[in-house]
Amino acid sequence: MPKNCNFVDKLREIGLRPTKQRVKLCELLFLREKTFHFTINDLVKKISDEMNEKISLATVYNTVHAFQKKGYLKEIAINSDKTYYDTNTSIHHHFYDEETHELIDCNQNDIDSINLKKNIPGKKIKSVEVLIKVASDNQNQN
Amino acid sequence: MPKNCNFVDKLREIGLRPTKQRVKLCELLFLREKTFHFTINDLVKKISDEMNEKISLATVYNTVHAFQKKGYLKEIAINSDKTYYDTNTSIHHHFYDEETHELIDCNQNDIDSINLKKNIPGKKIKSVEVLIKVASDNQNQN
DNA sequence: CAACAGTTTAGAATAATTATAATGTATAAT
DNA sequence: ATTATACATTATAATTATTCTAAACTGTTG
Ligand SMILES: [Mn+2]
Ligand SMILES: [Mn+2]
Ligand SMILES: [Zn+2]
Ligand SMILES: [Zn+2]
Repeated sequence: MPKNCNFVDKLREIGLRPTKQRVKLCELLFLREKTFHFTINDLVKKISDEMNEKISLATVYNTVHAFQKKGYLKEIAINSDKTYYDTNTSIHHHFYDEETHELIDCNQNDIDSINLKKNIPGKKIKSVEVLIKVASDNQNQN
Repeated sequence: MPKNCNFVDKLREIGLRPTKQRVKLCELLFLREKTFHFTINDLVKKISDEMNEKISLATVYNTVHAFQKKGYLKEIAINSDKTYYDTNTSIHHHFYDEETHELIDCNQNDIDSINLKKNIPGKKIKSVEVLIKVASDNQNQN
């Protein structure tokens, strides 16, 4: 979702009614310099803290799912406790800080291209993504 | 956990009492040629289907967690719906079949070594793992 | 054989997510 | 503009995976 765009028009364009909840969420999610990685809870918290809004939990779920379906959010699997979402919907890699539980993008060009020597017969590769877990030196790996 | 080992002795050795539930689970998990990737539910199902046993769900969770803590099982993050476990506890890569939801190991030597050009200041790299999503050609990527 | 700590278990509790169904709103049709 | 309709929001209930609890049970030690 382009940062410099009219969310009302953009939403209509992609077939979603521009409700005030959706526009608010667009502003929160897409009006950013950098990629935003978040959980539903992060989002609900930001809505009440940063903006002074109240959007019901169900709507936050609905909207995130709608944006994901339209290709403007991507689900990132880090662990099974919570679902992480990413405003960077391209195939890319991540650093995951085991201490702060923070995700940081690592783009294709931050890694030498990955060359697979193995493949699965009859199957096509849909994505190749790297997860780099990091922590302070004095940290036992999970 | 070595395939050719006395699980009773082995369990005692690592500080876990060799209960019949734990020994049964060892047989189910570690008496295998190949790496085993599973969810708790897979395991519960196999216990009642393949073996004719009944181990309570709480015990399955307890035991899997105990084995994980001792370093004989590893948690694999694929999606946030279910937790996957792996009898291959080394740092390694995976193919994930989006259709069958099956995990297949891809060892270090199936991939050219990964060279990171980016790093996080003050943080140490704990692991670098690749997830390769695959599907039949006629499949829309998730 | 005690005695004790560790273990299993059914069931309750929790937490994330999804479903439901009533109310509200954007938009299309009149 | 008014009305009709499909789409959205919402509170709340339901579901699902997982963890907790506390009582009964079992392996180990002396
Ligand atoms: Mn977990
Ligand atoms: Mn999911
Ligand atoms: Zn990202
Ligand atoms: Zn594996």
